[in-house]
Amino acid sequence: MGITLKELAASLKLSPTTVSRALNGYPEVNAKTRKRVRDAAEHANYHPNTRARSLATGRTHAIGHVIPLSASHEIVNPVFADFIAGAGEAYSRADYEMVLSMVPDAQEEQAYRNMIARGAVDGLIVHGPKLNDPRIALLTQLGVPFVVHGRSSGVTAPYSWLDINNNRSFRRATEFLLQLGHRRIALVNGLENMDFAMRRRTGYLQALKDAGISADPVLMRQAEMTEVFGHRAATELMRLPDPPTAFLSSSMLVAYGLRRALVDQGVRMGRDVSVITHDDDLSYLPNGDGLPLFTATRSSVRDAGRKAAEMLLQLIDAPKQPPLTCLMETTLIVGESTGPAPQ
Amino acid sequence: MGITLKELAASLKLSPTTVSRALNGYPEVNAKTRKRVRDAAEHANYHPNTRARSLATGRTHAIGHVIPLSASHEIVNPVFADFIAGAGEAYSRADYEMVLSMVPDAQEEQAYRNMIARGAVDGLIVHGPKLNDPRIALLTQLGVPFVVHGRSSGVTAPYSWLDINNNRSFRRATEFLLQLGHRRIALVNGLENMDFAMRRRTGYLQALKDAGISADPVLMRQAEMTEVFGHRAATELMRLPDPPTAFLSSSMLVAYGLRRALVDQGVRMGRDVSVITHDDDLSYLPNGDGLPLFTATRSSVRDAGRKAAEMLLQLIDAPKQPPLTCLMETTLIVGESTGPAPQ
DNA sequence: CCGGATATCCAAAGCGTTTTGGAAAACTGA
DNA sequence: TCAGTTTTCCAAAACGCTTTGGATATCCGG
Repeated sequence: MGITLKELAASLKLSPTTVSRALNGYPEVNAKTRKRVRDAAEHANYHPNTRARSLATGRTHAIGHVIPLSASHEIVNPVFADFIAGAGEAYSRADYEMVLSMVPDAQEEQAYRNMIARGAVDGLIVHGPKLNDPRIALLTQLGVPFVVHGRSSGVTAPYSWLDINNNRSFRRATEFLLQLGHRRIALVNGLENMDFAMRRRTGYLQALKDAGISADPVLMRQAEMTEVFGHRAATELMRLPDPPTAFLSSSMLVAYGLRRALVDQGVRMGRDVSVITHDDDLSYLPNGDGLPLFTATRSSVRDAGRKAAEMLLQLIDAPKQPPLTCLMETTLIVGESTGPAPQ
Repeated sequence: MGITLKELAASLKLSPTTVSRALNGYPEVNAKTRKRVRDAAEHANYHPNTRARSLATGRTHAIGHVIPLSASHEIVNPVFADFIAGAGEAYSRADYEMVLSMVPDAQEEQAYRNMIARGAVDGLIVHGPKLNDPRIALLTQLGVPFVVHGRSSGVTAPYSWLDINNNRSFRRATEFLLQLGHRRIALVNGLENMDFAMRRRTGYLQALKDAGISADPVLMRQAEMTEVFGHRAATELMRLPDPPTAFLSSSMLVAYGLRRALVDQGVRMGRDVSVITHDDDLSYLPNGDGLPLFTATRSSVRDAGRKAAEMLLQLIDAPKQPPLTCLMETTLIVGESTGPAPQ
């Protein structure tokens, strides 16, 4: 396709060595020739062939993302688009490329093994960690730099991760509702084999316990986080003899569903029933226009992607350093969906 | 990382040539040795180094996706996750990998040029074509196989694309509403510099014209397709002295917003006001549980991704063939959001 | 048993880079 | 001026694979 180094060198009447060094900023080349080379390269739109370069250097300048497709329904987690967008920023700044592979849970391990055995990537981002996730052990054993988006309860050996404080986040949200006088608070959660969902649940339970309220299993639901699930959960819960006065939701989409169900039941949100949702601050799911629609625990997943990528690049540059970790706090944003518990 | 061909060959007391041929299915190798080689490769988890291979063959076995970030708000189009998931299926079946790059509109051309000059990919998928999109000319000129997801009105030279019949889709939806007696139909569209949005508008206008109804500019809105936009649009439109009795929406999220606004206004959807939305059949945005919530023009964007990928692979295998095109019809699904126009 | 076809293997070149280990030229200071 | 640096360049090897062009061994019919 493009012009090759050898050709460029020939056209300049220089050796490939010199041209390579000139372009890569090595000192042993005259400032004047360097400029000459750079100009010529620019003019010919020369870009070194990635494959050849990585073969020579042993570094691929590529990061792998393996996105799990939820086994049951093959649902793509909608947060991943924004996460990727954030990570992509960091990569393009550092001149890395991103290779993506979406695989059903079952083939995940093979996907990782392949990527690494084929020398396709310098590092990996692990998405959607579950409790006790086996991928972490696999990757540490294989000795590849990686960063987990989230954590995996049960894995004791240290590893690099970036996560939001799901526990504290949902504890605070629950406390907020308790302070408003709510006593029956429902938790409409993601699948609790996912680590984040488990932590949110724990935070919720802790807050209840601290307030001396015993948790009611009937008020806790978990499923794939869709609008339809939110609607179904709220519909069922509101039909209980002793329905909740407040809901805690794990995603904006679920919260949409809650709201619709509440409307269906003729209940007014923020007055009769309160809702707090987690808000990943997705670009295409803004929480309201000016004032936030929902009271929410917010944390930008796009920022998370950017940060995780930066951590990984750092890890790749200095392979022997201990694991990096980053715990981000969410901000509790008060919107129109919460109010004092009805008497 | 992994074991190399030379090492594998040495351990088998064979030449690299023979091992390579054995694994790649060339005929000039004894069936018995082939089996021996294959077993050994399996056992050692040997995978040929992608970079080296592509350097030797000149084929990268990688497809590039350049996802535009909407310049104004850096919004990631939510359909892209599912599209990618579909494409990913096709790629992994064919042993291709997917390299992704998300760039703001302004740097897009450079992103394409770089990918190609660096020999990073064998082909490209073009996302989010605009009217008269310059990328198409660029890529044809560069001579790289590519498939456009969507089309670009104004580009006359032939190129490969896969699209849904946006025009007919919205024409039918409009006709459906007209048959129900609606006369004031609002169009809540995506940004109309996007090709798909323009075609939908055209379809809508044609149906109105065929029915002898003059279009009212006030009833046509366009913006980034978010829930908030849907809400704002419907709120404003319903406050008109002569409000619409039906809405046509370009995405599920927008439709969510419409519904919320209608509820706010105390209007009942499917009874007082009808809504038809386009439904990309996103995995995380199912349109209702059993019965569809919204009457919708549905077309799975995941299928589109799979199909587009297959087309591209075909194009790569036989480079000199004429462009491929694929026009998919949407299905009009009747849900609970439409009904006869109120008298 | 022998010349020619066929089956089976291998050495070496090449893909486009980077990098090692000099060589030649230009510059030092005494 | 001249030995010793320093600057500036280059030839060649290497990365891990595929592929070309044989070489050797085995088989065949007559």
